[in-house]
Order: sequence, then structure tokens, then C-alpha cells
Amino acid sequence: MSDIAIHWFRQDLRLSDNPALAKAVEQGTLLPVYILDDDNAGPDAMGGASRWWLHEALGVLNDQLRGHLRLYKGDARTIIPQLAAHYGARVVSWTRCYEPWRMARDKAIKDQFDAQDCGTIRLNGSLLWEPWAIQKQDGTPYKVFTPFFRKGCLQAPPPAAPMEAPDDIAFAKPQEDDGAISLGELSLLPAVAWHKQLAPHWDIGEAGAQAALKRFLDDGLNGYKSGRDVPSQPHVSRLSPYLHWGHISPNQIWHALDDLEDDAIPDQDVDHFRSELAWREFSYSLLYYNPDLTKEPLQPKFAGFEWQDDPEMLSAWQKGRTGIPIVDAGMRELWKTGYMHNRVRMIVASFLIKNLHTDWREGEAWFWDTLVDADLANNAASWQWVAGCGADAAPYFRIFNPVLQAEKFDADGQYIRHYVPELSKLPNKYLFKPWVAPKDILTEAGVRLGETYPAPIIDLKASREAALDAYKALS
DNA sequence: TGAAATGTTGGGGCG
DNA sequence: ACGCCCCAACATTTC
Repeated sequence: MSDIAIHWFRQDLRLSDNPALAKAVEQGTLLPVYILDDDNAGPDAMGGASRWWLHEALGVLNDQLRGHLRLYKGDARTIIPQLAAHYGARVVSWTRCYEPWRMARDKAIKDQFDAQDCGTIRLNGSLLWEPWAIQKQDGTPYKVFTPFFRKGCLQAPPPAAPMEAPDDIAFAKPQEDDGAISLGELSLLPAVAWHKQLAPHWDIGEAGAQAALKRFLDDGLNGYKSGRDVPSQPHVSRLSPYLHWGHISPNQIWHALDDLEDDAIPDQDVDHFRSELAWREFSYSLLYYNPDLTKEPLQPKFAGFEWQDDPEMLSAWQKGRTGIPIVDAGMRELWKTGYMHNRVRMIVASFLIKNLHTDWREGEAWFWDTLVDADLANNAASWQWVAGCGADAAPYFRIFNPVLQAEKFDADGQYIRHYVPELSKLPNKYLFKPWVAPKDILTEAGVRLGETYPAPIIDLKASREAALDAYKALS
């Protein structure tokens, strides 16, 4: 047996605060690998934006590893044991994942190794607390967020202090015939170069994650609690893709908040940002205890709910051509940047579900394909939350009015004007609802409804009432 | 992590 | 001066 330790990178694409990687480095010479495993992912295989991000991220990680990252494509259940045998590895390490398909796969691989000499190292590096660590007194999982956060998270042992990156990694000598392929051969980039417009908005990788954290702590956190609702303001962290890919660990963020030296930042801002990290934990808890979360409503009474299936409506929503400015602005931000501000996510989701009466799984699928932070747990839990069929869900009658939401949270119209430039000359009075503007105002602003910008595809008032009736029938 | 309908109050205009 | 109406502004209830 050699002294080789294989670290299998998955959603932990960083060197610092990576306990499993650190352990592997301690135990031998490192063979760092990544496997594109669409075989096991099945219907949960990555979407387009994720694949682009991963392509870039693997390039950056390979540079960090001084060109030693080995890439493979296929079924990890066979590739990992083959690699271990091929190299005569002493140990294989990985950071735990919590998606049902990954947990099943990883357990099968672990079981194979348990019957052999090769050891495994499996550690948490992606969550503040592992899903099974946060439970109610009676041993059942929390179903409501606030006690999950206050009683569960805040009274649990605090997250471990982050570790430095291992210095001076000794790499194993790669063998040419081990099945490794090039980054290009992973074929992660889409045939149509849609991803190119995403690139200017992101600094992918571990350094980019740390820069985003610093930017947020310096300029965004102060005023977070209320500023986070305003999409034109820099008061959101934009850390979600970095967390999803493990370019930064939640422990690093949590402890950075502990270590803040700026006394001027109100406690309520820091506390609220911590609660957002805890929402991520809550989503993972929900998925862990409800493996069908991505496909089945948590509340059984929604099982037979009759959603409308209108491909044209869905397409208009996806393209940002609904005729409702704040909705279109959000959907276009998503298409252009791979991201959407959280407040706007709630607005567009509410519109799809409660005005267009579309199955929440359609929205879930679109976000899965287009978000650079697409995350199985967060995506499923959040769509169920908006649809009202999830845990701790919004009451069914809580329906957003996208006009009022825009008037409240984009009061100066900056966000809408940026993403819906064909409306930018409209005065604020009509920017949020151009269909009520007098003809001469529209003409003066260069807007021709139905030509330069769509007329609304749905009547907000009537569709709201229809949703209320349908939901009321359930309760 | 709503919105709309309904109810209440109080100031000002006006006969 | 007084009563009446109107209607913001705010509060409460309902979906």
C-alpha cells in the first residue's frame, strides 16, 4: 500500500477550512480528484448555470492545487474504488453532502471501503450543524423556522473555528492511465454561449468568495435588516453561489461575524444575517428528513392541487415578458447574471404560483437551470414555502401584489429601469404599472404597450381572487 | 418575509 | 357657534 490519500472534491471547492482535505493532507501525499457524476444524479443533475460555474471553478481550483487536480466523468460508485485500487491509496476523504442521491451513493462507496483496507474520512465542511444535530427535545426535527434558529441553532454548540489552508501540500505522482480527462472533456459549457454574459458578474473561486465576504462586511452588513429588501441596494451578501460550491464555508462566515471589530454595526443586522445562514441550515434539515422535498409537497393536502398548465404563460415568465415590470426585471436579472435578489425571488415566485396558478415545480426547475447558486435543498424548500405547501409556509392568503411590492421596495425605480430599459423614461407614478398610464405619457416615454413592452398577461386582481378561492378550498 | 376591505377618528370646509 | 359632511390617516379585521 502507498501513502497516497485521495481527496474527492465535491461541493467543497476550497483549501481553507476544509477539514476533510486537511485530514487527507496529514495522512499522506495528496491525490485531489473531481468526478462529474451525472450517472447517480439522475433527475437532479446540474443545470446550465451550475455547469458553467463548475467549469470555471475547477480551473481555479486546479491552479490552487498547482495543476494537480484530476478530473473524471461517470459513476463515482465505480470510479472512486477503481482509483483507490489503482493507486493503492491508504485513505479516501470527502466532505459530506446531504442531497438524497449523494448520501445514498456515498454510503454505498463507504460500505465498499469498510470491507477493504482503504479507510475513509467523511467530515462536515458545508453546514454549521449537521442536519441530525439540530432536533427538538423529543428527538423530532423542527418544522418551524424561528424555534429551529433560536432554540435549535443558537443553543447548540457553536460552529467550530475555521482552519487555515494546509500549507505545503505534498502531491502524489499521477499515473497517466487512471482514466483522467481534461476540463474541456467534461463538456460543462453549453452549446449556445449563453454563459458568456454571466461571467462579468462573478469572481469564481475561493479568493472571489473571500472578497465577496469582505465587501459585504464592509459595505453591506450595516443596515442589512431593512436594506436587504431593496434590490438596488448593496445590502445582500451575494454569497449564495460561493456557499453552494463550498468556495467558502458557513463556519468562516459565522466566525467572521463573531470577530467583527466594527461596533457601529447594529446587533439586529448581524443577528438577521445569521438567521439567513440558518435558513440554509433549515432547508437542509427539511430535505434530510423529507427526501421527496424536491418533488412532493410537504403538506399532503396539496397532493391533488390542480395547477394550470399554460406553456405560453410559463414562457413569458421565464423570458421576463409578463408585462409586470418588477417581475420582468427579476426574471431578466436571473437570465443575465445567474442571480436574483431575494426580495424579487419571492415576488416572481408568488406571481408564477398565485397569479399564473402554475405548479411550483415549474419555477423550481427554471431556477435550477438558471441560478448560479442553484441548490437542491434551498431551491425546493423555498419554492414550497412560497407555494404554501411547505414547512412553516406562508399562509395561503399572503399573496404579493407585484405593483405594491415594487412601489415599496424599488421606490425610485432604479432596479426596474436597469433591467427593463424600455420603460426607463416612464415617471415613477406609472413605472410599476404602465398599463394604467395615460396615452400621452406612454408616447412621451417611447412606450407602446403590446409592441415595445408587453401588456400584462394576467389580471392581477382577478387571478389573486381565483388563487384565494382555490387555496381556501383546500383548508 | 401581505393586501384589501372595513372601521374609527379627527380636522377642515361650509351652510 | 354649531352641526354636518367629506375624507385623509390610521387601526382592525378578513381573506
